[in-house]
Amino acid sequence: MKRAPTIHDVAIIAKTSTATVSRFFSNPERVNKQTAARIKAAADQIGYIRNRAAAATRGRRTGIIGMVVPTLESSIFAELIESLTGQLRTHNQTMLLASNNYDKATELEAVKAFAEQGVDGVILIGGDHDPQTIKVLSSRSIPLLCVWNHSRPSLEKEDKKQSLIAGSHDSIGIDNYDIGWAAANHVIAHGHTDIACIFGKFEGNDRADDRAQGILGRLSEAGLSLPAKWQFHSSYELRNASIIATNLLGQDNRPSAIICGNDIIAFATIWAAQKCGLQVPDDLSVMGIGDFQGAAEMVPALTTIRIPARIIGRLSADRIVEMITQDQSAPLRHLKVDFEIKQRQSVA
Amino acid sequence: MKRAPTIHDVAIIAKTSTATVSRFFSNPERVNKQTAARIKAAADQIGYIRNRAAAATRGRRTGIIGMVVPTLESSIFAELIESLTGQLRTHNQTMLLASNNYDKATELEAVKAFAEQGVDGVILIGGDHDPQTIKVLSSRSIPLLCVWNHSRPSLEKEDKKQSLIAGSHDSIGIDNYDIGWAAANHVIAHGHTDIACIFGKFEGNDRADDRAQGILGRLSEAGLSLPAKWQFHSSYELRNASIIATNLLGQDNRPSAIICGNDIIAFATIWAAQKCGLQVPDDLSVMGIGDFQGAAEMVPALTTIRIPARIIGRLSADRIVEMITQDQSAPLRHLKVDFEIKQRQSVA
DNA sequence: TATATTTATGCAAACGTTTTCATGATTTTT
DNA sequence: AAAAATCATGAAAACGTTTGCATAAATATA
Repeated sequence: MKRAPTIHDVAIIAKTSTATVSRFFSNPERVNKQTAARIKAAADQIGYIRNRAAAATRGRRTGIIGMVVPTLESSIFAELIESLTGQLRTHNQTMLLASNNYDKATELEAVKAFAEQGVDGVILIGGDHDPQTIKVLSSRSIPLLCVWNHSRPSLEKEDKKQSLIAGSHDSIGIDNYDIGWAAANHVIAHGHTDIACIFGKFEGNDRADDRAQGILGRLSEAGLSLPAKWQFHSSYELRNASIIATNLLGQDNRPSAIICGNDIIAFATIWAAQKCGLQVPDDLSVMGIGDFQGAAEMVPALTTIRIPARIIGRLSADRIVEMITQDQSAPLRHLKVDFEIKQRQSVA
Repeated sequence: MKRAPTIHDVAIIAKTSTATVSRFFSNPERVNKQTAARIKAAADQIGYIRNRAAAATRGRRTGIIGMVVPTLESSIFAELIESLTGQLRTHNQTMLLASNNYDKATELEAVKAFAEQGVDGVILIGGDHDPQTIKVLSSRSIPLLCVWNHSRPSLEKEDKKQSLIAGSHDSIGIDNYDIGWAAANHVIAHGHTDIACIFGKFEGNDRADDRAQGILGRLSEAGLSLPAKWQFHSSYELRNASIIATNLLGQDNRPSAIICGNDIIAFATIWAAQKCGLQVPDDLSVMGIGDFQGAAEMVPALTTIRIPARIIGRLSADRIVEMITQDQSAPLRHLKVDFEIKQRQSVA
């Protein structure tokens, strides 16, 4: 066969009209039992599969959700995507995926491509986006859901607040300030006073910034200062983090604990310490954030904070279809999900 | 604005017809310079974005490639997907992604969903698929490209050969038999004779099977036997692999080397050894396959075989658009890409 | 039994594009 | 200068659906 069977072919075999066949697929309950059976038989017989592109021209939805993530590597977002796509499938939606390498311009490109494809909704990571991105979506009234971090409207950053209002998008995620605070708190509670930090890079990543603020906040509450030479920024690749950690540990006097912006950095730090012949946690404590793959199994097991990616994924999928199907004028919702400290072996 | 601007709106502002506007977007060279300028201005002014769903109804392609991977976690396929989507973007294509959890039925579901969306082509992992999957695609003449492992037509398995012929799909990837052979060879070359294996699970994964065959092949060439109690199968989660490795190392007499079906299993094995108080590689050598994230940085650094995911991704993207645009009757192509042994610290 | 309601269906218009064909304008060739 | 070839364009049909409207059949109500 060359040509895919159409609704018309089905209608002829089932001895009915295209209208009824169409109804059978979108509102089965509106068609008579017997007719339905004939249609089903006919469709199965010739292997009919609905053409959603055609359906989409006539006002129907495409059933596609577009999502752009900063990166697919390092498994940061893998869990999130996996649970999101899984849950989306229960709603008969599929996902168009792009990665933007922490770059806003690339994100805009991706979102434009999504618009071309007629996605029903878009999910982005974080709350920091190109105004154009927001505009493209809102001018087409394509719902936008920002996940991973909970937007805190109270934050001092003015531009952030603005883009929030302009885009008028929902959010689901964790509060990164709180998470940073909790990480620092955990380390301080273990009696450390000589604490260094390796933050994640800020650009294109408001999460890292919020976390840093939280960490610094808790530190200053405790009256602890963070010397400049114990303050680093790393990208999210192991190789880069390794270099920075090695650098830090090579200094004359070492901190007794290092707080890392995420688990990738924490992994690199632990390995760097091991290469320097240091025992973790005896000679050095390491605190992570994220609970990535391997954190629980490695030796020593990494003390970190679990970001509930699967839960965020599931909630996000449910929420975005809700946004798609519901009345446009529904109120914004910002859902904050809880995190959990995973006390393991790397902090003592 | 509620309604997205259409080609019609652009035509009116640019004082031309929809036909010309359409031509401007698909064949810019066929429209007069001045007219083109007017159209561009008009399009920019109202923020026109092409509606590909509508375009698709009239024979045009959707510009979507569908891909299904076994899993997104454990970063096995993250590199592949990342480079694939990146390269696809240069061809103005986007990617619809699904994961099937190593299950053929789920894969079929995903492919059906892809067909609904009118994807231009499909990329699947490996060569082992539900015949229905192949049929859905071929009956719509949607090109199928199987990546990651090179299909070896010479393989004894009859059903595999059949599905290959029936689906008549191209493939790009590595030869897993060779890779298994090389892994075993590397360990044997280091003088080991007491060798254990933790293979990956076979179901829904012809790669693991081929690798195992390669490993066993080299072992028997060397006249070495693999006792049943040193032969395990693990799923692709760290937790599961940990349990199995611990189990293996708890036996009365230990092997001097363990060959692992992939790096996840190798990570788990090294950590399990460390928990048992064993030194790697002094007390135990561990060989991985894959060169996943962290393999180079961990302590001890993992000796493994690099699967060139980025290269496969790039080649696959180029090939699938070639398949889409080219004459249908072009001959099948099976491209084999090379792997590389990464000699590091875990084998001695 | 007559009337009102509900249920099931088909006809035909609409969706936003692409593309074939025809036509007139321009350029090239003879 | 005429004929031929090329270029640029618009009108209208087509793509495979969904859906508003109308109608017929079946059921419920009076």
